[in-house]
Amino acid sequence: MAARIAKIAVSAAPYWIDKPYDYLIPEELLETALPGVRVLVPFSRGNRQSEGVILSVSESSSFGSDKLKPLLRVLDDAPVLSEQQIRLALFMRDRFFCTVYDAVKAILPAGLWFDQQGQRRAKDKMLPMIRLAVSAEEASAVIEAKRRRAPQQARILELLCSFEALPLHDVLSHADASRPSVKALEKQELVELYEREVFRRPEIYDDEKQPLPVLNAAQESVFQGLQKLADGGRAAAALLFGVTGSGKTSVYIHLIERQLRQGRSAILLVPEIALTPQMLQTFSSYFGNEIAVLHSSLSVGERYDEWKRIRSGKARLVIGTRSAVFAPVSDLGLLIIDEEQEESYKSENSPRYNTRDVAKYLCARSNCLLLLGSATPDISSRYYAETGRYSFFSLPERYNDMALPEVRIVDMKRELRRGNIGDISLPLREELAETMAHGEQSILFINRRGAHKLISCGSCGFTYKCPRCSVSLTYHSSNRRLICHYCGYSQRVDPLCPDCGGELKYIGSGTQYVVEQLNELFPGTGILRVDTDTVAPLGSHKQLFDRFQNEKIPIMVGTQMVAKGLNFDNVTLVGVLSADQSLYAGDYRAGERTFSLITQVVGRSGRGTKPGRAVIQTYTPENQTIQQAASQDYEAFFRSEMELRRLQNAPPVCDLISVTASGLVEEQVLRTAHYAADWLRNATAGQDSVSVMGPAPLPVVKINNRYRYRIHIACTCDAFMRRLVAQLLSECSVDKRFRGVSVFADNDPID
DNA sequence: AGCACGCCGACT
DNA sequence: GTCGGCGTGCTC
Repeated sequence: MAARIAKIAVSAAPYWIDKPYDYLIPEELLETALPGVRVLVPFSRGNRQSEGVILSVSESSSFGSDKLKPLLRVLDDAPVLSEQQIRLALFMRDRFFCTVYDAVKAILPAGLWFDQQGQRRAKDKMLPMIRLAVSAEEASAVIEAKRRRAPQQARILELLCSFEALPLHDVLSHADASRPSVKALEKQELVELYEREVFRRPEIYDDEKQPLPVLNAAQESVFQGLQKLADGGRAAAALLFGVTGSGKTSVYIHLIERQLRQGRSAILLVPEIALTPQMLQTFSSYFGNEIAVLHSSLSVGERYDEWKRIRSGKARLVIGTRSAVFAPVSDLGLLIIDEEQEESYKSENSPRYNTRDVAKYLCARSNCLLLLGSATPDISSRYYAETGRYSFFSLPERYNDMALPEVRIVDMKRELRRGNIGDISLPLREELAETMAHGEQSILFINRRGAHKLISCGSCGFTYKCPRCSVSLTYHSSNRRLICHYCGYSQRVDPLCPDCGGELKYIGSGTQYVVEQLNELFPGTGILRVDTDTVAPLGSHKQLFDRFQNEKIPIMVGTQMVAKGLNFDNVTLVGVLSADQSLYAGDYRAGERTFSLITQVVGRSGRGTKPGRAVIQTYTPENQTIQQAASQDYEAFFRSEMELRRLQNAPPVCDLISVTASGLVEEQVLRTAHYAADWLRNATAGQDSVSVMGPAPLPVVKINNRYRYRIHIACTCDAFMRRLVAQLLSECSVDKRFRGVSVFADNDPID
C-alpha cells in the first residue's frame, strides 16, 4: 500500500500541544507531499488554515485514521528541509523548549516565505547615496559663491568635502537641506547620486587567488594537530586558544582550504562585530566565489540568494553570524566558531538557541570537526578542554613577536583623595600627553552600559521614565526626542519640568562628558567621539575609524564599539576609564565579560611596530580579575574563576536552565513564578544535584508593560530535566489560574 | 426568544 | 494561541 499519512509540525500549535500531527495525503498530492516540504493544513475546531512542514510520511497512524483531516495544499515544489535538518528541528525543540515549527523558521531563510506565498518579495537593501562629482578642491571653491544665494547647497558641499560619500538621507538632515537643492547640485554636475548595498559583498577575485598565508612553526604544529582531527572521520571538538594577533585566522584558512579541496564544505562563524568588509576581503582573496556570506544586515532577498548558492553547492565556504550555523551545506567537513565566548552567539528570542549547541549537534551528525577559537575562551569551553571533552591547542605568542602592551593600573579612589574628581586620572593624563608628544594616537574606552543622554530637572530631580518599561528615557539628539531603549516608545521634551516647572538639564552621555574634560585638559587637541550619537548619522563606525586613522586624530573616545577587532598601527596608548562598571553587575558571567573586554581593549594598543601601553582605571585595583586582565593572564583568570564557579555552583560545574514568567499584572506574574518554583522544588525534592533559585525580577523588571520574573535551575540538563521543564511549561499554560501569564524556558540563559 | 459576553477546552 | 461551544444574563 502506498504511503498516505504525513506527520506534520504545525505552525499554529503552541508549545504545550506541539507534536507531530497526522494528516491524510490526498491522492493527487502523493507525489509532492514529501518530508521537508511545507504544506497548508486545517487545524483546530474551526479548521483554520495553518502552515506546517512534513516531518515524515508513513502508511499508518496511531491516531484513529477515520478522524484524520486531509492536508490542503503543498507549498513547495521540492523539500526545503533535508532529513538532517528535520532531525535538527526536533533536536532544537527538545533542547531549547521551542516548537518544531519555530525551529524550522530559524533554520530556513526568511526569503523563502516571501517568495512562495506570492507576496511582495523583499526589495534589495539599497541605500541612496550622494558623493562629489568633482574634486574636493573644486567643490570648496564654489562653496563661498553659493553661501548667500544657495545656502543649502553650500552646506551640502561642505559636508561632502569632508566625507566624500554619505547616505543621501543623512546629508539632507545634517545640512538641513531639501531634495531640490540636491537636484540642483546634480544638474550642475557637482554631485552625483547612486545607490549602495547596505552590506557589501567583498570584491571577488575569482581568477587571481592568493597563495595561502605562510604558517610559522607554532601555527604549523597547531594546524597539523587540528587537521588530524578533521581528517579522522569522527566527530571531534577542539578549542584553539590564541592571544590577539597570534594568527588564528591563518590556521583557519589552511584548515578550510583542505576541506574545500576534499570536496567538503566549511562554515566559519564570527560575532556580529567581526564580520567587517576587511575580514571578508581577506577570505575572498583566498577563496573567491566559493564564499557565501550570511549576515543579519543582508536584505531578505540577498540572504535568500546566498542560501540558494549554498544549497546548490556553488558556495562551499559559509561565513556568517550565528544564524549561518543553519546554512544548508552538504557534506560539512569543518565548523569554526571564532571568538566563541561572545554572547551574540546566543539567541535572545525564541527559539533561544545557543549556536555552540547547534554546532555540536551538527558536527556530531556529520562526523566532522568543531573548532572553537578565542583569545579569551568561555570558561566552560576552557574547562571542557581541561577535562578532555575538547582537544586543546594554543598559540601563545603574538605573531612577529610583538610585545604585549605594558599595563598600568590606576587607583581611582586615590585620585579622589587627591581631589581629582574627573574621569581622567593624573597618570593617564601624563601618558596621553606623552603619546601626543610622540605624534602617536590614543584610544579611551568607557565601559559603561547605557552611555546615553538623560534629562533631569535641576530643582526637583525629576527624570523621564518610560510609561511601558521600568527604565529612564534617553535623549536622542538626531530627532530631539526622548526614546525608550527597550520598547521604542518616544515623546517630546517639555520646555520645563512637568513636575515642578523647574529647568530641565541635559546630562551628557559618558563619552560626551569625557570629551569635555579632555578639552579642558588638552585645549585645541583633536578628539574623536565614537558612540551611538556620532555613529548614527553616518550609518556605520567605519567612516569615523577611517578618519581616526587617516587624519591621525590624537584621541578617540568611545564605548563598546572601540573595543573590538580594529588595528591601528599608530595607536600606542589605550585607556580603560572605568574598568569596574561591568564587574559587579549581572550574572555569574560578569567576571568573564570584564576580563574579555579589558583584554580586548588592551590588545588595541601597540598593533604596529611601536610598543604599546595601557592604563586601566579602577576603584578596586586589588580586584583579581582586573589584575589578571591587566597582565593578560588568561590561565590565572581561568583557575580563579573556576574556583568561584565551584563555590557558586555555576556553569560549567553544573548547567543552568531559566524559567521566566511574564505578563501585564505583576501580582499574577509573581504568583505564577512562585507556583513554578514550588512545582520544580517539589518535583526535584531529594535530588541534591538540582537546586531551584528564585523567583527574582529580571534586571529590568518591566518591558512593554510586561513584568518579568525568573527562576534559575542549577542542574544537569539531561533528558529528565528537560522533560520536567517541558512538563512545567505545559502545566503553567494550561492552568487557568495563570491565564494571561506566559511562561518560557531558556537553556543556558544570559541576562 | 435573541443575542452579547466571557469562560472553557481542544487542537490529527 | 485561537476559535467554536455553551452558559449566563440582559433586553425587547
